[in-house]
Amino acid sequence: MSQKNRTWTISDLAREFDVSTRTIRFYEEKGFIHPRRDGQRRIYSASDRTRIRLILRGKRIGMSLAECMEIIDMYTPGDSSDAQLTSLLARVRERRSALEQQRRDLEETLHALDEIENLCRQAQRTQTQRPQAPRVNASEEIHP
Amino acid sequence: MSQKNRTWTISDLAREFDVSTRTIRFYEEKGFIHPRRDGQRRIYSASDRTRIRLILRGKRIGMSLAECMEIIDMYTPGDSSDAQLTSLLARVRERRSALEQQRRDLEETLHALDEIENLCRQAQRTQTQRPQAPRVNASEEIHP
DNA sequence: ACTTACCTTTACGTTAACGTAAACTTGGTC
DNA sequence: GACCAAGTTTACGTTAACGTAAAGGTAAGT
Repeated sequence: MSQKNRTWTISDLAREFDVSTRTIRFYEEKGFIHPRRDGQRRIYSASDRTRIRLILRGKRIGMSLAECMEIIDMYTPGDSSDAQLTSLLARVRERRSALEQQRRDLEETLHALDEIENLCRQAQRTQTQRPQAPRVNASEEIHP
Repeated sequence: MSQKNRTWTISDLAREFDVSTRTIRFYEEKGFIHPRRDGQRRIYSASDRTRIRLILRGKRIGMSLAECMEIIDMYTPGDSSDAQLTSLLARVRERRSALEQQRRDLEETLHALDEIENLCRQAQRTQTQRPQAPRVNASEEIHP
């Protein structure tokens, strides 16, 4: 369970996640985390740390901070009414289908990289050996 | 092959891709596309259209316009020297590993949504039926 | 000739997500 | 007690990616 009661300083977390301390303070300023204080120094709990991790994961897949927080807040449907739960489930489904679209786009982009790599290797052969090697066909012409 | 010589107006493409005409002009302003003119009206070719499609696909997976263009430009290594081709291949590999990290983050986020959906359904049961249902365990506590 | 529907250029405005600088406090150490 | 590293607050600056308004051109339909 990785020490439930461990705490971190701001530069501990900044180093761990490779972000600036400004970034971490900014997330607090926006109300995304709520570290307690020792005097005026900030003390971060495991919960704060997890939230930062989730935010940064969201950012890596291109979500805005607001979208990250929307998902993180979904984790605590504790005192929701039935109507609220139903609309929450709807939002979950929306997000899921957006993410699935993103997965398709991601796979396509990875295939594009494959194609580019082939174009490169072919160009290398065309240069070192004799001209006119067989042409690899790029999915569509995009040459300006 | 979808009519190699077909052309489109700016609002054709704006409708098709669900963006504003301003957005399309902005991409031209930045040098990402180069529609020709009929008088002063812009005429878009299949190549322009493909580039817009690739840009928007890139944006959906969270890439900046600069990153989108980096990949699109990789598609035309026509007159590259051997050194350029080698560095291009290096950049391809960098991008690929970034995209693979993104794929992992995306899968994790999708699993998070599964978890949230379970929390919701459990909360719904707890409300309509008798109290104390078995607890689903969220991966880590993030409750403020 | 007038309206309607598109198109154009120019230019200033906006938002998110921090960066950066200034000026100050605090706990330890030489 | 001077100094240093690490922390703090406050506030202004920056960049990307368009939005939005102003002012106008053009071709087709009535």
